[in-house]
Amino acid sequence: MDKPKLILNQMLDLGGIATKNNFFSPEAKTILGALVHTRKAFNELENQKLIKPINTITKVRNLCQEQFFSISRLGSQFVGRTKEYKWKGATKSPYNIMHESMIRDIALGFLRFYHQFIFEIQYHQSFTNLRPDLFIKMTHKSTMKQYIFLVEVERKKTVDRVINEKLQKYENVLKDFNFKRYNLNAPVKVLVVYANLDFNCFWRPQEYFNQEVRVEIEKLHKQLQYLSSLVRYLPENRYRFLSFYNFYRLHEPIWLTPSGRHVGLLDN
DNA sequence: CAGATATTAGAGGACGACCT
DNA sequence: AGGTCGTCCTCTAATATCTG
Repeated sequence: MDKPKLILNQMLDLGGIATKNNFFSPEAKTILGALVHTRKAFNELENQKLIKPINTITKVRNLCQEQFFSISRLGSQFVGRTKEYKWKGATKSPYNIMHESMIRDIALGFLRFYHQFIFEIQYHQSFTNLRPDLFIKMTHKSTMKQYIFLVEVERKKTVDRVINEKLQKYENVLKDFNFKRYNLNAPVKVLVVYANLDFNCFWRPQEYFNQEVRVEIEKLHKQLQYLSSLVRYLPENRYRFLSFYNFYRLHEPIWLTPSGRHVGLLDN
């Protein structure tokens, strides 16, 4: 699939909106290289009216990072997925750019690393009083094996109380949850992706060598260790934790379990 | 005017068609 | 099979433009 079509398809999978920064090239050596081709592709798509910028209420500083684009009706026709086009001309800026951007980073990570799966991704799915940021159901193309992930992207000052309460809420609901009633007929895992307020979630891996960034990564790493020490009472097979800076390699065995093991997403 | 961000030109790699 | 050529694609480096 050529690059513009791939971007359109993935953008639809991401709920119809994304930034250029979300679509950076992981293999590039520098941040400039990581974005140059994406810029070109986005500009072409915009010229052909296949995507359009979303008007923002306040002026954005860095266009690549903060300017969201939405796929157009024409764009969804172009890839033959008209039915999935939901962004009915709404041009309001996403309320929380950073959070929206992080969620797309995680979702796109799934799409990029698990080619052998068919995805169903929902952004506003709710189960009783649980509203995960991201609902991901993936089905293996040949074995038909299914996995379900409820993803919480948490950007909070400290890990302890807020996360603890949030997870407590999850566990209260899930401990005697009727999974079948909500069509959750596959193993369900809750993924918690944590960042603090100091970590600039627009940073790409190509910038991680900067001293400034390394300091923040180290802080995040320590905080996740601390978080890990607080969640040991949770069921081992239901929860997985990750620091946000690892978003670009979420297919590796880097997810922490409540007992502190490192596992891959599809492992138990 | 300086620093940040965007565009452009061209190097170089990947891949496939075709020939020997 | 192995070699070569051509095309396409993505990256880096240089240059241009924007912004405060």
